[in-house]
Amino acid sequence: MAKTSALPKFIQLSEMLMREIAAGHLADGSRLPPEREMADDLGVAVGTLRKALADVEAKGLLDRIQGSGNYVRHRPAVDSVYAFFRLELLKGGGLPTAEVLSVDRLAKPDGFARLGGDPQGHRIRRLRFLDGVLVALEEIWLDGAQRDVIAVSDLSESLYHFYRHELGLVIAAVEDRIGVDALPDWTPDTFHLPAGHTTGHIARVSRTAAKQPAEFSRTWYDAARAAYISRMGKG
Amino acid sequence: MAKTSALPKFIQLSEMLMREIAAGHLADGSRLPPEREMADDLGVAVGTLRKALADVEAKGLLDRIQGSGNYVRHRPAVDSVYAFFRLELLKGGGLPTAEVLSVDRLAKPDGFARLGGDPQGHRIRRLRFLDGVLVALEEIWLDGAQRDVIAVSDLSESLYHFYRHELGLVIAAVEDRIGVDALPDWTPDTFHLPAGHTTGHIARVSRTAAKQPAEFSRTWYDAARAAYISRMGKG
DNA sequence: AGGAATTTGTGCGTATGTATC
DNA sequence: AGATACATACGCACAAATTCC
Repeated sequence: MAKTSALPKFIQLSEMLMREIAAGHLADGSRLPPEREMADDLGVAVGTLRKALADVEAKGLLDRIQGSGNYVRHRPAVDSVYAFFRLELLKGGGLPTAEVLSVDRLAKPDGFARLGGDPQGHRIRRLRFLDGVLVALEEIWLDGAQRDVIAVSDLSESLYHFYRHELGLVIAAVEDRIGVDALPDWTPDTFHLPAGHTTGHIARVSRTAAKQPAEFSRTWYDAARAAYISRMGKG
Repeated sequence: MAKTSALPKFIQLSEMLMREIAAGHLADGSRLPPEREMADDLGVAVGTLRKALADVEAKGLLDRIQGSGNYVRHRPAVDSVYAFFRLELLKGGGLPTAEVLSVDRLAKPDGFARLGGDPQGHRIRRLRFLDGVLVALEEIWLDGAQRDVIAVSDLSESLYHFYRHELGLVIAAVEDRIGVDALPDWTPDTFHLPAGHTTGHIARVSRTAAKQPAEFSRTWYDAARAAYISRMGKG
């Protein structure tokens, strides 16, 4: 079987952890389980988990205290913006911010069928900044069946919080399509860039958010762990 | 024998490597030996060395390229200021800068005898900044026999370059004395702080630079390795 | 107060994957 | 295509800091 080379485990882990934190599943200041226990549950080595935790700490979303534990640290200014951070991870640092340009209910493009049953979807277009520098045009599709109307003002907070509190959904994974032909109609012209911005050196990123009902009856990371393991094929 | 708890090995290693780079022993773009070989020579595990190398890369002084090698990257703006960086390491990030306040030839204080044969020494006093914020008062003593007169203008460049090119010396290690009573005469008054600066929350750091003749006939890191191993007690 | 238990930090060695030459 | 070299991952042992009894 063809073995598609995925991202390193420790990055997948850190992304998952940051998603969980950004989504608000962990109260500010709450403590994570011991590293060995977590590593055991997730089916990875302690060292791998530790590398992921170090990443999360570097992003300022976690306090690691020797002899005590790993404590979640909510940072509103960042938290509201860390919805999609893979791009940020690739750049290695910088303060990410986002600006919602438009939200439209449209017929889904071809190839987006598996997203949901509804032939229509909500198309969210955002500008992504790192340290104030425009680095990406972002397009996200939500299944149309979730809601009839979404306004830009609905998305003033974190996209994750919107998913969580308004739609009752939790993001379990993110699928990237990066490239010029990710979406044929996606040009700077149709994107209506604010004056002063050009698209030189800017990647065009199309994202499809796979989703999953929010059912958390056990420990906070059980659902995330299940999704992770099913994706990884059991460590 | 009393076992003084030293800094972690990987930090000692990264400091040594950064000293070597800052001292100009490696040409810009030159490649380090393979990691296994270096780790073997230094008597440490590959993982430990890799952690140190990652630190140096994070400081921007090294490019690590998979399948190719570790390449030295001179960054003048930083390089001229990384002479003493332990304080910077403790703060974890930030752009360090320094400002030389004074250079005086004085009789050495008690306890500095082992520094050299001369009863007199050059006292260098600097202000250390991180991201423009004053974080330390620094005092460095050089043996008086090395030179008769040192002017502030001589130190406009990196202290390491001064040691290397003007005195023919190489810094092999740094001894720290941190505390209020490190030097009895060291008060904000006698230090002549520029207006607007106070000493609140500022550590007073006294440093004595142990030195070693510059003889490099073998590979670039042989001397540094010897000093490191003799200090560590053979890995 | 103090010692044991808990939990993270450091260090080592090894095997395997992946990019470069 | 083979060799070289860095990246990832695993597991273990011990140290250091904290917490708890």
